[in-house]
This record gives sequence, C-alpha cells and structure tokens, in this order.
Amino acid sequence: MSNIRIDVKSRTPIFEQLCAGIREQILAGAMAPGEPLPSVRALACELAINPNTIQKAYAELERQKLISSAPGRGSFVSDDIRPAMGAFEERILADLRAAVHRARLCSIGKEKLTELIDKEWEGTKP
Amino acid sequence: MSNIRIDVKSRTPIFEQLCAGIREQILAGAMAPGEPLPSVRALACELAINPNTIQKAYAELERQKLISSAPGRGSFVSDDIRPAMGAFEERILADLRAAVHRARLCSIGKEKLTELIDKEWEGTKP
DNA sequence: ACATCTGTACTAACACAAATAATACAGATG
DNA sequence: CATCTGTATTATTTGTGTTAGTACAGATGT
Repeated sequence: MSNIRIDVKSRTPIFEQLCAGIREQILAGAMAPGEPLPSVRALACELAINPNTIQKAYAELERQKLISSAPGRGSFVSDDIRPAMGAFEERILADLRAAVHRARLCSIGKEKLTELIDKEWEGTKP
Repeated sequence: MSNIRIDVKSRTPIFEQLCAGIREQILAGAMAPGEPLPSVRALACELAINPNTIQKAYAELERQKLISSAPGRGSFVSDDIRPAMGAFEERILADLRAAVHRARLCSIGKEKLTELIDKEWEGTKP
C-alpha cells in the first residue's frame, strides 16, 4: 500500500475507484489476508481525500466480506476472501454475458470473440 | 417502434437507457437505414418522459452517427451505420479486456473464459 | 398563405448522489 | 492517560439528471 490511482475528475465516484483499487490489490495477492489497511484518516491524508469518502469505501468493502474493521483496532484484509471471490466471478460472468449480447448486434461471431480473448490473454500474460 | 423499456427507478440515466435501446434496435436490424424515428414529442408522450430527455438521447445517437436529424423533417436512421458499428466493436473489445483483467485477479483461466463465452453463446443462439 | 408538424435552443426549478467539512463518541493500545 | 482506531451525525456544496415552460426556424400538407 498504496499504489492507488484516484482520478477526481472521473465520472466514476471516488469511493468506487477506491473499492476497485483495493479489491484488485487484495484479489491479486498484493495484500495478504489479515494484513492491516491504512487507517481511514491516514489514507485520506495520503490521497488528499475526505475521510468520509475513505470510510464509505471501507464500509462497502466490508459489506463485500473483503475486509473487516473494528473500532479502535483498524481495518484488515479478511482471513477468508473466498466468498468475495465468488461474488466477483459472478460479475465477470455478467460482463461476458453483456459482451456476447453486444457482439450479436454487431454480427461478431463466437470465434472472433474467443480469438480476441486469446489475443488479449497472451498479450498481458508476462 | 417502440418496444423500449424504460426503468425510471434505475441508477442508469433515462437518456442512456434510450440510447442503448434504440442503438440495439438499429444494430439488430429492427430499424432499417433511412427509416424515420418517432418525433421527440411523440416519443416523449408515449413513454411519459420529458421531451428534453428524448432529445438528449437523440443528440447523443446523432453524435455517434447512428441517426441524423433535421429541423422540420425529423430524425432518421443513418444511411450508413458502419462507422457506428466500428465504434461499437471497439467498446466490446474494451469490455473483453476488462473481463480478462478481472479474470486474472480471480485466477480464472483462459479456457474457463472461452468456455463461458461458448456456453453463453449457444444458450442464446435460437 | 396558413396551420401544424418537425428539431433545436434556452432558462429556471427540483431531486438526488457524491463529496467536503466539522464534530463527537466509544473501543483499543502503549 | 494520551492517542490512535472505526463509526456516527449534521450541514453544506457541487454536479448531473430530469422536468417544465417557452421560443424560434425549417419543412410539409391543406
């Protein structure tokens, strides 16, 4: 922590960018289960963002079972992030569904889709 | 026209829902090039939505080269929708990119992705 | 020519969510 | 006990989506 990039001019809310960034670091293994997250105030100061916004992101991540917080102690990566992983997979499936649906509108074949995935997969592998 | 479903309680803006719905009908071939769209006021009345919101959607669709409008004449599906198709394909590619990126976070393999696409493709084919 | 349709432009008002700001409280810790 | 932590609360500002009302110019059919 914390190589998180926040774009205050983006149309996507800051607290969502925070959620996505932290979630990515956790799922990618950059943060181990049980590891402490920066305090609400510290991260707010570091990113020059209001503490309330940080807390909003933390609250959402806790709702997703990705982190757990306790007054006086701090916030920590959940010991078991598998439930959150499952929910995340569901979202990926939904994204693919949307992509397939849109591809049909463009008369893009299934082969083209898998080819694109293959190309993108290999192109970002190393 | 116009089997468009608008959910006023959705978090996605009404004008975006309109754009998506009309774009889908055009790309799917449900509306032929040159075919007239309902007038701003008529569609507003039919959907019980403010005319300004309809116009906002039409303006966006015109920006995307999907339709063309002229004062006094009306709005029509563009004669050549290929440029819009190209832009749409770009968006699909971006969606796939995001899906691949997220899949990596979940340790989902490329084979699993292509399998999901295949299943979704066949499941919505008829 | 006239009435009526069309898209377009503009202002004002309202609703809602995001974000900021400033406190305050309770639990944990050294 | 001082100081950190998360959490809750209220007020304010800001931006965007939406509605409402009005107006203007071009096209069309009678």
